[in-house]
Amino acid sequence: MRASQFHISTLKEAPSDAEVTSQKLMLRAGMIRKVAAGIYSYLPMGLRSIRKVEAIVREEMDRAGALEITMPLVQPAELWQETERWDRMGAEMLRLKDRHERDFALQPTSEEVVTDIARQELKSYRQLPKNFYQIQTKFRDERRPRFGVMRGREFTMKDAYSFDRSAEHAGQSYERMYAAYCRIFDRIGLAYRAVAADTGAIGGDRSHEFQVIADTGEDAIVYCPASDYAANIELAEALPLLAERAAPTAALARTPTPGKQACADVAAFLGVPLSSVVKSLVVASDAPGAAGEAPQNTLWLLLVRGDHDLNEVKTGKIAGLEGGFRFASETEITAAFGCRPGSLGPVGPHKPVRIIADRTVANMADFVCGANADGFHYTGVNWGRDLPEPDLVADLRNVVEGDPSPDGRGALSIQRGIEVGHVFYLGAKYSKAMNATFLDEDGKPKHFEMGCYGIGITRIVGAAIEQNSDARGIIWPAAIAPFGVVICPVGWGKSEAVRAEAEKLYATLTAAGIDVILDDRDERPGVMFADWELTGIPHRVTIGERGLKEGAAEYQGRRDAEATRLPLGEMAQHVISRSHT
RNA sequence: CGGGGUGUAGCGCAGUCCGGUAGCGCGCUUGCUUUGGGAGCAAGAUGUCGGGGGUUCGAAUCCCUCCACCCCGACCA
Repeated sequence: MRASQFHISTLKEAPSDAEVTSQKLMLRAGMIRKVAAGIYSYLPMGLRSIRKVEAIVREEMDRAGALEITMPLVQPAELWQETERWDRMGAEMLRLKDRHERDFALQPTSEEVVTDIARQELKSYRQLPKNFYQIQTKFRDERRPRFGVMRGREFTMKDAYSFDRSAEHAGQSYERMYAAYCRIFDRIGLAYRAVAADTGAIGGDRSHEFQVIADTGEDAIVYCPASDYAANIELAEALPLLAERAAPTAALARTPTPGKQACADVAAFLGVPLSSVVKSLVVASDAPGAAGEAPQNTLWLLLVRGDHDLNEVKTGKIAGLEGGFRFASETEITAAFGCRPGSLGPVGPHKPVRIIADRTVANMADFVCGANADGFHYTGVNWGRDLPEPDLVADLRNVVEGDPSPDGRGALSIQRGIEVGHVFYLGAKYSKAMNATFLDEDGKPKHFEMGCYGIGITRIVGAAIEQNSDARGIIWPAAIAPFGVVICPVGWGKSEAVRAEAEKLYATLTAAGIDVILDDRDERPGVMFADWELTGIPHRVTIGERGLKEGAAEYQGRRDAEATRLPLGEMAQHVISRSHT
């Protein structure tokens, strides 16, 4: 490609509404342009990276035996009504009507359509297993799109769906996809982790997220450097930090803590470690009342240690809260406990509530908690002596750095991650809802065992930038750079020798299959260097009269601090060998 | 959806309080000079001042209303 024939539109300044690094750099490098909130056009420079990601994904999906199909972007309501997701999906699914007033949705995902295909096409166990995938536009009407392509409303996703005759076979399909995903992210060249993920309403233990490591990631991922344990913090099990409960040594005392509400403030005021304070949180579960009756609101008091945070996913799995819970309103709290949220505790006077203690809290002794009176806390609190044992002991908290690994092998570390892939065992949830069956060997109809597997194509491009950039711009992993090599001739317009050598190198590299762009715009060197550093091209060759006099040119990798001078005759081979590493 | 904010040239912004000929930097066009890290000089082009309505002799500026976008929060395969 010649720069004069391409479309290069770099910006010195990013639009003021761009927030995160990848968004600013993609806009500045002329990869994307915003059309509406969370909706972007991809310019040639951006599309080149997208296409490279797609090509790797497609190759590895094909290698893993998956078959590419395309499903419609606009999908009829009827299919979504079969699984009841037409009602459950809420506003995230963009709905529209055709000219006959029929309901449609823009696909946020495609389980319904693919299951419909399976029930029509797959009649016999002899046709199984099958894995259908597509690389398609998705639309999810996020309440708050942000971070450019990282959380857009319209985005490109590879979604695959496997159909198997049994749970055991489905497990094999799952493993095949897991392995394919590892190959994909290895090839793309990003630092990533596969982590165990929450399985939500479907349950089971087969769900993994592929997380690209980046400090700006929205997810917290937990891993154990001493073992292969890795999980999303939503799921990561927190073991009790106290093996057993110590005997009480302090007397219960009602202590004034004027104006102190947050645990850290109370601990500082009392001169005790934050880890001796118990944090009390009130949540409510709303069960629909009997016909004509008001809903039954049940309050729950959740206890975690002062230096720990509540894990809402774990909380949602507690019997009685699986149907959903919410944080209680201040009005509800005051009515039940007689004080404001900053002074709550399980000891002082309160209406009956279910008390659930985190595993660590359950083994604490001589602890501090609110006294259910504004401005007072209890100190020297002990289970069994000052209050009954909790109604339930459960894992309620997020793990923190240094916690023991659930597999008993070392201490946990935490990193931020960007979710770019997800493999998920679905079981027969959709095949049952849509009555999708095949005839098994015994001649009886059975529901397909399914799995679904997503990769956020556009998000990978953003995540690559979040993980790899510097003050000058993007630093692409070679596999997904818009171009592999750029040739910058200094004095293109006036030096025949420079032109000739640049053309020669361009021809040699092109013939070697290198994705090279020749900057024949006759720009000043500063402009060229700034543009290509911003654009993040991995390898740059500079050819100018100055070097040519001595038969030399310069090579500079995008991460190199300085250029390296090389004899002209060696340059092509140097670039080719670098391009293949 | 709740709270806050911003809409002025392709991009970044000033002007709005206090109504009176629409500005600056970058980018773009043309010419000359320059040529190894975002060149200099000169001459240009580009605006429904987010839309609609109102007040006024006169509105980017004041009032009403709608819209878009951004931030914070809650939500989430």
